[in-house]
Amino acid sequence: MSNSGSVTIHDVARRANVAVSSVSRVLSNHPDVSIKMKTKVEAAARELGYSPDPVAQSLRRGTTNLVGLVVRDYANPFFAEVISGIEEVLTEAGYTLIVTSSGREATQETERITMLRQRRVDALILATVSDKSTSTRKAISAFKKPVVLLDREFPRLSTASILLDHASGLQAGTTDLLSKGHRRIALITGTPDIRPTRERVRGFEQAYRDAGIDPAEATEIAVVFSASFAHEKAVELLRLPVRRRPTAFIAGGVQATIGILEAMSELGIRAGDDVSLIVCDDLPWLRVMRPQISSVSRDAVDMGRAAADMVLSLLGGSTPSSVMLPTTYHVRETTQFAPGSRR
Amino acid sequence: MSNSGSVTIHDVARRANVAVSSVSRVLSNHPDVSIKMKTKVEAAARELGYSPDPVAQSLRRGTTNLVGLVVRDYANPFFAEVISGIEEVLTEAGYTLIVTSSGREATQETERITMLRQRRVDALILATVSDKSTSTRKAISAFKKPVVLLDREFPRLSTASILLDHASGLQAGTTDLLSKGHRRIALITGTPDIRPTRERVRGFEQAYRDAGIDPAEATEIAVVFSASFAHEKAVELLRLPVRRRPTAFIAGGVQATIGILEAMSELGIRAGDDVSLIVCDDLPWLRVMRPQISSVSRDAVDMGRAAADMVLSLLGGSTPSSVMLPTTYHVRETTQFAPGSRR
DNA sequence: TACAACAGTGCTCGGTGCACC
DNA sequence: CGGTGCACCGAGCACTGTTGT
Repeated sequence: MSNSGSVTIHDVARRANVAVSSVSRVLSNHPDVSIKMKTKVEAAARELGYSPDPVAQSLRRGTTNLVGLVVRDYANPFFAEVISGIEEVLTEAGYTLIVTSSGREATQETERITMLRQRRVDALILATVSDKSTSTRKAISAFKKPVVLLDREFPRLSTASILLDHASGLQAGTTDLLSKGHRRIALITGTPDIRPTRERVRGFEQAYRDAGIDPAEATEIAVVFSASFAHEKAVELLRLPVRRRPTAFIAGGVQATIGILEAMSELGIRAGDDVSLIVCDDLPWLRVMRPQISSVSRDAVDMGRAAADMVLSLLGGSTPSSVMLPTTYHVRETTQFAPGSRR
Repeated sequence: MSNSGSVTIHDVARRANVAVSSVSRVLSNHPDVSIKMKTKVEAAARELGYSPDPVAQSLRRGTTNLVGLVVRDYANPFFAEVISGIEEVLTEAGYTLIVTSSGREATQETERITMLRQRRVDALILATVSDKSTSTRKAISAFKKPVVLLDREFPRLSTASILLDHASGLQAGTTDLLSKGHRRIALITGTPDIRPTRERVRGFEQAYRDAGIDPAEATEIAVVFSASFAHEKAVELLRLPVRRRPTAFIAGGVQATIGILEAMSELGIRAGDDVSLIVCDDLPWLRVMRPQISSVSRDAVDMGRAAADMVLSLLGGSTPSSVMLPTTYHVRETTQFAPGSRR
């Protein structure tokens, strides 16, 4: 006895006084079934509350209708929204989502991917710890079914990916700062091991080049790759003598945002008045901040939907491709003219 | 290069020149196996890279090693932390987590629970839309396996639950406000259809009684059950004539917190100076706020762990029980003496 | 005879555990 | 005691046999 009170296809057949194979044919929409048979079987199934056992179906068909997701950790509220987008689309299509986190460790990440492969999930959606890890690369290529990457790129791997155009957004923001006279702009961001960081830096530097300024010369502080130490780093930078201190900050991520804001309030520095600020991601709680903070935003739920759509299309037989989603620069109150700059 | 996923127990048996059932016994640590057999089979399994198929195991055993979670929505960062706690414990125990959201609709919620039952998940963890819904109640009782509720109570249903002691925390906070001379305290919170709200109100009112004050008489504004309209409500209250305006606010939930803070900054009212404020949940971004906001906090990750532990213990045969987790009132800078009150 | 519509059989998926040697 | 054969779990599917028109 496996499931107490679970009704099988045999029970339905007995109830309807037909053969098991007939029930199977009705339920799988086989062409050679009379209307009479169809209604009879469907009635019996309904009366008994029958639903096919997904486990048995999986064993037979080799598919599970499960999709696995591996994120770095759930701390980032961004992923909560991505998950909600993914889950929305998958549920509607009859798929179910399994979530797992890697705890930002490549070894755990490969374990999780392997686990999901053994569980025979039909597809994988990944926001990997790094897109340079060889162990992750191996784990991905060992997974023979569809894989969709969230803002990651593993060259020469046949995966699809949902990419965000961080570069444009950051370029727009940086250009705005430069046009307002800022020259010492500190970009505090996470690890360059993942694409979002690299793209942000690229957009940042592109803005300098477009303005005819060499980023290496014009800024004393360019890029700081540190998320967990964003706070310490921001304090350090804000304590520099005024003539060397950055006149503007750009936070590339949630941790950087919190770190910078914390440093500013500790040192009694108001964003916008004393130092300009642009953050990435329009988080709900930013609305309560005054002055209102300029941001480069993206639609996380939409990204999740796009990833799930991609999964479904790959399962439908499409070949892997990339989708690029936009980011938008919102000018608010924290991008002001640099001190001493003519307005 | 042979597909390591498609290696079956038969392949191992053939490789080791033994019967399939012998392989099964070795791998499931049956006592009656010779050392010779054990080493031979294990060697063959290792050489072929064999790992048992969970789908086939599920069909035979009637268990899936899957645990389902249904939350109201992922928007609440609180749940992200809960999930991380659940996932951490379950993964270590060899279980896998399926997440689903009800979108705050009871009909969808029952659909999700039914879906998870059909998927043959071994246990359910639920943060239901309401704990008064009869359709949800039915869906839960139709699920014959372990169910753990997250801060919900369905009387006369044999479910376990992880409860938070919101009442004590809120009572402590309210008592602090009362002792500082506040009499018009506005508690803005979510729907009373779920336990957290009811417990918060209970703690709130208990503090009044303990102080010998009738809450109905002493406060013009007692409880506002509105989360999505927290902002509008806060604006409305803050615009009242000073003699009728609340001198303190308590936000019972994330949405209420954001709504109140937004209203305050719009109207140029500083928390702490003009109006005292206590919020629920110590969210990471509250750290960046100045003045620092007093809060009633709880450990979300710990709650997740407790829920997962409970699931494991129920699967181990324990009878359902309730676990109560504490909340703590943190006095910070936004609980000041009421205006006109002697200090 | 031809054919549609079904019944019935038997093997498959991969693994488990009992009866039996 | 150590090891093997075999009947399951629930559904899918191909194939043969049977019925009625």
